[in-house]
Amino acid sequence: MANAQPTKLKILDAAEELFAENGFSETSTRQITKKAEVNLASVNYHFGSKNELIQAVIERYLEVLVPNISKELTDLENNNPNPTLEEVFSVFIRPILSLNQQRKNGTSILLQLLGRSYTDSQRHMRRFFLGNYGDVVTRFVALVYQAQPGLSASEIFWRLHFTLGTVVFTMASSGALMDIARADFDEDIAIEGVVKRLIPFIAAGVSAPR
Amino acid sequence: MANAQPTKLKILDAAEELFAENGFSETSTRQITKKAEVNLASVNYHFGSKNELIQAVIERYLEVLVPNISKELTDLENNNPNPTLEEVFSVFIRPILSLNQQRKNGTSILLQLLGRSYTDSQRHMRRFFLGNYGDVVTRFVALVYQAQPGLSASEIFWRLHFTLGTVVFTMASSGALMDIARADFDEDIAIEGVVKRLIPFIAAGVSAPR
DNA sequence: GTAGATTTTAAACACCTGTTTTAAACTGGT
DNA sequence: ACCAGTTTAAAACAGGTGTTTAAAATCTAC
Repeated sequence: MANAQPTKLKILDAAEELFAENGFSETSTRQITKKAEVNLASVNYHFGSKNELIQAVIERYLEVLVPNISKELTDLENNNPNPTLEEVFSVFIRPILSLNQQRKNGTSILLQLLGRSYTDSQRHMRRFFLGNYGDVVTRFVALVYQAQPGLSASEIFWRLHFTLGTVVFTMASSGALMDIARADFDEDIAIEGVVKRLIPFIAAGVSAPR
Repeated sequence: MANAQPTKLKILDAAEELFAENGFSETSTRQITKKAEVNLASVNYHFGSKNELIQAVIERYLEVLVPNISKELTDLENNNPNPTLEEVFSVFIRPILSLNQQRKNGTSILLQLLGRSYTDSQRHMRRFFLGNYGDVVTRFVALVYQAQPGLSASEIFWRLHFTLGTVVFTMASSGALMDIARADFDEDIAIEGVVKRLIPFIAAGVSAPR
């Protein structure tokens, strides 16, 4: 069995960048293989099809992200008997920002991918996500309820989906938004700055009076 | 000049439905003309190109929506010297809901289109929007600032974009969300119910302490 | 060094894309 | 009834798509 990593990795790296920048169907296998400097046929050889490549690109991120979020949830569950909503939402901060350490612009790329895949096919994506990472979702919802016990299950459902929309949409266009903020307000913030502005917004929204 | 409306209208109706359902680049002119039961060449004859058709589909909505929002803003400006944030955001309620009267699922279609066009090409869409409807945006932002004078321009910018994400994402998937709510919580709410839950959420987010 | 499996390569495949062309069919006004 | 002007129609265009093929190159282990 020869070393199969180099080309496979080169394809994943090139594909994720093009997917995030231009979208899935706007990116052709020829663009990917050209950028990766590999042969056209190698996408189908290594991944089977373009669709399986898309899935592989997303899964490569989730495989490292979700366990990290799970660890943060465990920490909170064990060490903080009464976390605030902001503390609950903050479980995402470290895992998301640490993506930037293992891959340049990892945060922004992942969230653009998530945004694209979610608007491209919410149904498929939702099923995949709940199927593979359902327990993390459950534990997170339980913490939200604990921090805001006045909320009914249905209110939590709605407000967390509002939150999902806020995050996915914001992060998917975070690059453009940061550019505008730089131009219009002389405000040179990185992705951390966006996240730090986002958390109070969604915490206030989720805990809004009814 | 002969009556050019029928085919042009049939194309717009078919296109907007396919665009909202499957996305712009996933929808081909052949799908559109087949659904509209017109000749393939008529898209290019009547609109010039597929891109101009996309623009025409979106503009048809905005042309009726934005003037209605503008009227609501005028009402608020004239009759309510100190509106709350919730009252400011409520200027969207009537215009958006009235879309459902002139076109079945009009609300959901428009917001799916907005969501798609915004994530597909934020830059182009933003420029178009500000170029054509910039004064409505300005007046709305002024009312937000008046209701929440503590916020800086940059904070308003960020929080209104968070809000945009919440609204677009929620409305784009409102159909699926209402289905889930019905199945999981025996909660049969219509689009008005979603809007009424949305407003307190975004009002609380925009007025969050910093 | 050679045999066997794995990977890379160039070429072709079958199909779909947006758009253009050219001729035919309509239209309303005189 | 005829004649612009406008709209429709079928066909073709040039180029791009994901995928497959079959041969060449490379690698691994004996």
